[in-house]
This record gives sequence, structure tokens and C-alpha cells, in this order.
Amino acid sequence: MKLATWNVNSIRARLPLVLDWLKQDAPDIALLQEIKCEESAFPLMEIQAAGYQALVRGQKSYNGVAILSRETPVPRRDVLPGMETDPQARYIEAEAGGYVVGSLYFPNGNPKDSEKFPYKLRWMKALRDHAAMLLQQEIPVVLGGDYNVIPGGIDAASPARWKDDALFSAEARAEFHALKNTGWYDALRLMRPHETHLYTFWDYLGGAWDRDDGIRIDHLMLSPEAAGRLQSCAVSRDWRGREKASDHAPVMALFSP
DNA sequence: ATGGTTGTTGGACAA
Repeated sequence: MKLATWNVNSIRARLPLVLDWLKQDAPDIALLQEIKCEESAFPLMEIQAAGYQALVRGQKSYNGVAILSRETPVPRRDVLPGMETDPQARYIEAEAGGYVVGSLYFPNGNPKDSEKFPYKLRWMKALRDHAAMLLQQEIPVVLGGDYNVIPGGIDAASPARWKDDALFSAEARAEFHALKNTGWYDALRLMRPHETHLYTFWDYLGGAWDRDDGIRIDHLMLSPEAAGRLQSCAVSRDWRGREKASDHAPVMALFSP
């Protein structure tokens, strides 16, 4: 079973590239973030023609998450418990192909001295609480998406540049590590514990891609039952170098049946 | 410090 996460930075602007990707890399399940449209504007016909069914939690202009699946996905929720009154579309969860999968897009949190930072931490805490509940079910679960957290210094080409940024803040990293400490596995690091240049985002600004000045902020977090089946995990870098690329690259994981 | 880019939109705002 192939499962991928990708922050596409607008599904409509990215549609040709996403269709190429679905055809070439052929994930069974794709978790998408920042689709930047309402459900009614989601290019459902084109996605279906590519062989996928879609569940969408959309929002006009900003945010928005989706789950694509070859097998019919069964919806579970489209908001995290405790975040029901939040208007921002940042979470969707379904059961598909024997897995529970969540697609999440966490707040950026900058600037750190604004209300955006505690808002980010609230989302992270809400996920941690929900994840603890999922863990008790002892089933394969993948919580994938743009966490907007650089877990460690090895996950940035220039860690010093991010020292005062919400993405590398002690608070956000503590939340991420707290999730790991409750029993969740970071799929990419599990398979590649010491690998450097393992990035998923390169800013459009300042030629970050050309200088490989990236950071790793998109993560596939696995329950023990999913981690036990993990065979490989990699960043699909090529898609960041394409014409009209997203500023993020997909992360792909392969699971044994 | 600032500016560099892309997307949604039709002027900022978010990232």
C-alpha cells in the first residue's frame, strides 16, 4: 500500500502537476493540504478520472485538506475534537484500505508574538489528544500532513535562520516530540535516522530550491500497528523542481499488505 | 533588517 502526503499550495493551480504525480507515483492514498478552495470548487471530475475518490474539507482562499483514495474512503470526521467552532479547514479523517488516515494542515504560527502562535499550539495539542484516543484502538493509523514544525536541527539546511521562527520554536517542537513520546512514529526518520538534506519545503523566495535551502515540516506519523508494516519512506523531491511546482514536495511511504 | 515569490484576488494577506 502506497500512501503519500503533499501540501499542493492550491489544488486548482497545481492540478496538471497533481494529475501527473498520481499517474507516475500512483499512491493508493494521497493526503493533500492547502487546497485553497471550497469543496464546490474542488476539481472532482479530473481527480475521479485519474482513478481516485475524494473527501474534501474546503475553505475559500485559504487552508483546506483532502483525502484521495483508490478504494472508497469512509469519512470519520472533518475537524479535531475541541476545534469544532474553528472556521479554518485544517483536518479531515477517513478509513480507507484498512487504515485510518488523517490529513492535517497546522497553522504556521508566525509571528510568534501574535495570537497566531498560541493558535498553532492549540491545534497541536488538539491533535495530540485525539491521537491518544486513536492509539488506544490499536489499529494502523497514519496522521500525515504539513505540521509546520521542524523537529530538529538536522531537519533544516540553515537551522540558525529559523531560530526565532514559530516552525522551529521550543514550544512547537515540544508538542511534536510529545506526540512521538506517546507512541507515534515519524515514518521518514524511522527509515532514515541520520540522513541529511531530508527536506520537504523550499521557499519560493531567494532561490531556496536551487541552493537546497530546505526544511522538513511535512510528516507521516504512524501508530505502532502502521509502523510495523512500514517498508520504505522517501521524499519525492523531483516534484519540487518541476514547472509550476508547489513549495512543498510529497512524502511517500510504502506499507506491506 | 529587508526583500526576495507564489496564490487568491482584484488590495492585501498568508506563507
